[in-house]
Amino acid sequence: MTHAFATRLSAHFATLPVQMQKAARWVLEHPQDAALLSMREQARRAGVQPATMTRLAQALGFDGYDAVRALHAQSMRHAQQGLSGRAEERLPLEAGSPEAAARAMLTHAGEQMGQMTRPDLLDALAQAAQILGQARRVFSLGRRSSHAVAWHFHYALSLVSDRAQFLGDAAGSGLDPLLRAGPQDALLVCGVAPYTRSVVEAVAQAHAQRVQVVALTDGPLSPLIVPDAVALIVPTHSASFLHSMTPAFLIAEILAALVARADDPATLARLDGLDRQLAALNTFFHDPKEVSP
Amino acid sequence: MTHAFATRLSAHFATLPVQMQKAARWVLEHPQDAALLSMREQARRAGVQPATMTRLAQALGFDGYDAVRALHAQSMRHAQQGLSGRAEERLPLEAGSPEAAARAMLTHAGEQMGQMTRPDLLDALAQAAQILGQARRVFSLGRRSSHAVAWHFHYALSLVSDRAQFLGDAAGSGLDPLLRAGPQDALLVCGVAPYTRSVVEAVAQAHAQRVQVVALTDGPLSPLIVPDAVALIVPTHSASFLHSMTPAFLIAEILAALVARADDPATLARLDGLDRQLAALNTFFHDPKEVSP
DNA sequence: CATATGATGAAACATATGTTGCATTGGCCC
DNA sequence: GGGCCAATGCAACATATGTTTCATCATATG
Repeated sequence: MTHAFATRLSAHFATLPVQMQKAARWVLEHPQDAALLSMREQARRAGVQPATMTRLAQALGFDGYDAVRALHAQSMRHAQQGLSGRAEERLPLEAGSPEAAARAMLTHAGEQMGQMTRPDLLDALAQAAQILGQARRVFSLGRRSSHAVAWHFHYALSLVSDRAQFLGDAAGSGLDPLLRAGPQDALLVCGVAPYTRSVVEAVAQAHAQRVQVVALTDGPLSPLIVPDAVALIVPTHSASFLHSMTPAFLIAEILAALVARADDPATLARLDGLDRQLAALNTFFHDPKEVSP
Repeated sequence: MTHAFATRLSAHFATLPVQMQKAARWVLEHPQDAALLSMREQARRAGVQPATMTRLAQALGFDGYDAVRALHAQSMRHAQQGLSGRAEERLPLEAGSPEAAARAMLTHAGEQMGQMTRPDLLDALAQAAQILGQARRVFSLGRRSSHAVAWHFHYALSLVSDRAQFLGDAAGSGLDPLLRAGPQDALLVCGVAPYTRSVVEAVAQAHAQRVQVVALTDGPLSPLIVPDAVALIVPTHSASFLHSMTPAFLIAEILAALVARADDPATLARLDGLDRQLAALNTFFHDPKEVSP
């Protein structure tokens, strides 16, 4: 979607008059219509005068609105034939170029996503969601490359529940809350090889205290999978130098959503509305006044 | 193409006059042009009189040629969102079982990955990698749902370079390093709607100090995209209550890999070997002794 | 408060569009 | 070959389109 139009727009948007912003916003949200409909029809749907569309195009440095439409048309063409498969010819990339590498990693990630609809993973997810949903407190733990995953899960859960508690490493005492945990509590731990020792030990400790463990990890033989733990096993193989944590991240996100869903539908709906309202308000304004604190 | 056009055409084609057949054949072979171009332009390209196009449409039972074009336009819309396009409309929001919900979210994520092979994103990635690779210092910044993304990028980069510096919020002074930054430095900032005010302000500040900015965000109008910034725009639509950060996470991971690759191949190779050795050693042992500190 | 600057809406404009009427052509049957 | 009819090309038409102009309005500046 981000062709020259969006680029030029983002450079000028803040300084644009209100009506043009309105028009621009509509165009951004309806790239297909921008390609297929007449300018006047677009103006009608955007709730704007026809002249405004022309002025917008000119303000962005285009000859006229036809140029804008042509741009969207071209983009639509590319998008369609890009998806249908024979897109290789129009990207003559050198092997080893950054673009080629990026493309390879993206493709690889896409394939990994596809592999993750395994039934056992879905089962494990549902099981984990139930455990975490019923727990009195939900601890999250992850270090190094797994830190972001665990933290994100914690953050998502904390939006809808005050049962979430993150086990950081602040002043070396981050794991202390675990000492007071018991069978009513649950621990989501994320870790991949090479496993961080403190994490492995913490999980063992948790297990010893009969804390329910959900392990988001990279293989069935991971040391994080203690007896009775629910294991969420994700691929980590990557084309780059470090393991890909994206699959784990996705699973964490999904798990948080599942837990939240079961947690309190009312809270959830409210948060949903609020969030999207804020988003709608803020997305298209550069004015710092319009952002959330 | 399965529209009504082809159907009606095949029924009448044999009995059609030569000129109309010529026109019809062209339309069949250029469905995209049939949707995007004006009738007269299509007639021109097909080597046919404008009137012939109208007559063809009428001969097939359409009101006029606009109907034919509308048909192709609709088909093009569907094709684009059907293959792997904007999946927003058909999100199975509240699927019944957790398994179904999980599956829906996984599928959705997979489609999003597919969307991200857009040429402009690849370009932006390469551009961003170059900027970050040449910078004296690389700051990373992200709050709330974007925190994990920014942090993960920082962590990955810190594995291969000591130029990485994370702008946390420790004691309210996390942003201070930015005050001493300049044109030689670069900032990777991640943020999605609703944008956190302090982040927006920090980016503005960075830009004022001519720090090179790479913005990983959710739309071309994001306030994080300051002039001269490289914009990495990722989808954030999600089937769950909170925006999906997985695409952003993946891009961050890829970007880190690209930067690292350009940074120092030797260091990279060494780290790679070490990492995999450790992994091989540890993956299959539960013994805590075998894990890294 | 007066003024100037720019945004906005309405209308006018030239042009391109989709369509239709009409003349010409070309082929076919008697 | 003559007469007929569909097919084709051309031109005119009404309309819609993209653009520009101008008057009005809001707002900021002095």
